[in-house]
Amino acid sequence: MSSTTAPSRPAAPVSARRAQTRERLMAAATTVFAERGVNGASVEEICETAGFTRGAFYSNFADKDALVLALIQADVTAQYAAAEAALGEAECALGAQPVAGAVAEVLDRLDVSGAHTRAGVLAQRELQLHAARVPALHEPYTAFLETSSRQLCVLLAGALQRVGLEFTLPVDLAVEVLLATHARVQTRALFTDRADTGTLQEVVLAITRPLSTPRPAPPQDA
Amino acid sequence: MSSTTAPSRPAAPVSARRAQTRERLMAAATTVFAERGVNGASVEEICETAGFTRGAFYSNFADKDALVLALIQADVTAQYAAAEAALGEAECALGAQPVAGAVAEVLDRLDVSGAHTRAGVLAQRELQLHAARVPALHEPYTAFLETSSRQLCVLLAGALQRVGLEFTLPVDLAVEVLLATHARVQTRALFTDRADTGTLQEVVLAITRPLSTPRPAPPQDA
DNA sequence: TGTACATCAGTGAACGCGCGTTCACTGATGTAC
DNA sequence: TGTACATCAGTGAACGCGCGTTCACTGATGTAC
Repeated sequence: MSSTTAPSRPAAPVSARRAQTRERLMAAATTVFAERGVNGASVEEICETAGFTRGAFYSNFADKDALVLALIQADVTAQYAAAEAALGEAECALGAQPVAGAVAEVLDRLDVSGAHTRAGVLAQRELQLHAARVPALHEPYTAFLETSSRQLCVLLAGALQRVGLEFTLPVDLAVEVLLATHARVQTRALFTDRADTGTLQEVVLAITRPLSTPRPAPPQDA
Repeated sequence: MSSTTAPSRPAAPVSARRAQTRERLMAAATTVFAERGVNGASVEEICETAGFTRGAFYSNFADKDALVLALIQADVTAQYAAAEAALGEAECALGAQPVAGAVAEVLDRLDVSGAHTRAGVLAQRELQLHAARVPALHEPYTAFLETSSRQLCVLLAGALQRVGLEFTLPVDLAVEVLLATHARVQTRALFTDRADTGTLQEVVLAITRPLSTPRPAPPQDA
């Protein structure tokens, strides 16, 4: 584990079997990272967990760094996808349930890849901290954070309005607060393991009010 | 690095020189942990940074785990002390400056031990994640989190009132939101390194309003 | 104040385990005729 | 469909480096007379 950057290969075509092995190794790595941390996890234990030998690992990844990089990229990609999905499904959710619960659900759906489980959260925090230590990963990570914030802005602002509500704060600030609170609730869950479903919903209720202007004026142009 | 728990010794009296060595080793460890992570940091590098040989390390700590434990405990202790101090000084701060800035300053003072620096934040996150992985550390850590939240509740509620303001949310929820936002701002700073001084203050302004009841009725009893 | 000795704090060489990484190999999968 | 061969995917033994930890030691600090 020494290299810091990894130039993207000329894209060799991968067999289905190979892709599956890669995936099993990555899933196993996520589990072991959660338990032992990125640096505390040995290639041996990752392979054992995945049901392979170490040779298989080095047949699929250049080295341990490459695995970590792949995991971070996969994580970011998955979260993008989840944001999209949440954006699609949230419409229904915001109709059927009380608003606070629906918003909480949307936020939960935003962090996928098993971030609902304790191990998932731990693994994600490990990867995030690792990304913070590798300068080359800073830019993609911030880009990801900003994009998902903005997507959530659009989603929530629109959806709330359709239900006849609005934030008592500027939308982007409200989203900032919601994401922050969500993260804090997750962090506390790492230590107490009794789930806190209330706080986030309380915050949603507290920074939300019925629409003051019943229907905003349509845009002038178009 | 193997043991999980460390029974407290019968308290041998330590010389000043010894205490200083211990402190230098711990300070060095914080630096190296920030750079390489808890598991990625070698005893060798910690000692080198502190200007000692490895023998000195094992003369002061049973093993690497003991060092980590000591750092976590020191961190928690320091933060308690900082909360106290913030509580004392904040009174003045809340008089002299615009409120939002003062609150932000109080929050910043809450996380000491160099959490203002990038390395400090990184080290603290590393330690927190490590604590999350060691069950024996869960209870002290939650206790610490809860105590500091409560202290901040008392502090902010009182201080705001004295300035003629109140939160638009229940106090404990407001504190939750502020601490969460503060953490999020710190996290983003790990990736962008251009400081964000505005967000936290905006949130303070957004969830604060002039006192509606000019002077609350004194408690019925006593 | 000066000397003799005891204790303490840190040195640095040594040890051996476990880890990341390599590589010659074998069995499985795919292809050509 | 059956056979011969080529490529691919994963095996598992081997290597050597670096790490955590130990320990016999030395110089510094403190104490008694």
